[in-house]
Amino acid sequence: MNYDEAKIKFVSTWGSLGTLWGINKAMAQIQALLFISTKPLSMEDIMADLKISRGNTSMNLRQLMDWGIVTKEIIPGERKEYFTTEKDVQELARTIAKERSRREIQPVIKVLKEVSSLKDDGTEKTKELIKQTKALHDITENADMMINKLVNQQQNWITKSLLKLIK
Amino acid sequence: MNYDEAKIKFVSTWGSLGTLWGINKAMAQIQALLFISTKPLSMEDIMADLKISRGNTSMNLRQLMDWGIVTKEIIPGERKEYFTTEKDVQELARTIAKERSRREIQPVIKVLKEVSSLKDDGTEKTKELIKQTKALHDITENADMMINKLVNQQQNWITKSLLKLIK
DNA sequence: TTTAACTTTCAATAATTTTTGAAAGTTTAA
DNA sequence: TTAAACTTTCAAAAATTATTGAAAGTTAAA
Repeated sequence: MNYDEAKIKFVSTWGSLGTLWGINKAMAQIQALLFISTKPLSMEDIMADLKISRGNTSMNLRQLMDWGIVTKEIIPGERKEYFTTEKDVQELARTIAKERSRREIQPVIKVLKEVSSLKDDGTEKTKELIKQTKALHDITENADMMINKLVNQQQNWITKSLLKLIK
Repeated sequence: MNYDEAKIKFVSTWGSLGTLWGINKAMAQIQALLFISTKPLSMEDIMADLKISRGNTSMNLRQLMDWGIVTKEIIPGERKEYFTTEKDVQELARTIAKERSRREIQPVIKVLKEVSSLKDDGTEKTKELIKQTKALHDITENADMMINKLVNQQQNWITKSLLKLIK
């Protein structure tokens, strides 16, 4: 496997993983490309490399910026805009976890809380709905908290000690 | 909010969350429906409740069974097949985590390992590709292990002590 | 057996999501 | 200013994914 093959394999695999987890392929691939690039890339660079249109590139770069994992880089003397992604994998994970929590998990937790606060009318089906959504609420909130906490630590020491603890 | 409103809210919210995370809406909704049902449901029941076709119901039930979170229930004297989902939220989380890991994360870890084993030809871009995919490999493998470990414990004591530890 | 009750399959259709590309918008150098 | 270089927007098209429904398949009671 040479460099180009490896690069293509990585970028396309990352794109497929994205798709599987509800993230648009182009968005995942652009991020992957920036992640292994040694220098900031322009829109032209990205379009050429991934063979996608200008519009697609522009829209997905914007989304990545909204997520806080890509930033515009101004290169002095250059007219074009250049882009970079967070290079520290730990920080990247932190940001993604935080954003998915805020956008997707928190609203669900809110609904689960509402539903599980339904007044108990004494029927079995109501009792079951309350019980099960409460259980879901608790585990979701718990998992969300834990992921955010974990991802906020410096893995170095914490990972090792945690892994030891729960092994 | 009465029972029916609460039920609809829960089932449709769960469906939307599924979609956001790459799970087909009908599949998520069927699981949600079974999760709050006080008794096993037949295909007819599910079709009527979610207003979806027989084919759709059949295919998604099969997928849920493949995932190991729904099981066929044979009711003596009844010709129809009935279905139930795992009711214990802890066990449910364990199964889902295990399956997503096996189907989606492990293959990606394998590719990351391959790509990061690319022979260093001394160029900067190759060094960067190796470095970054190695970092991604390590964090992905680590996160995958941790989630599986965590989800395999009895939350009771472990959650509390872990939360205390990392707070 | 036969037949009725039920489930699965799958080609066709519908719905949704992604992508394109060209026009409109913006910025900066001259 | 003007105009060239560049970016954004968005309606239309393409691609993908989900859903339907009827025919084929299966099972079990009579």
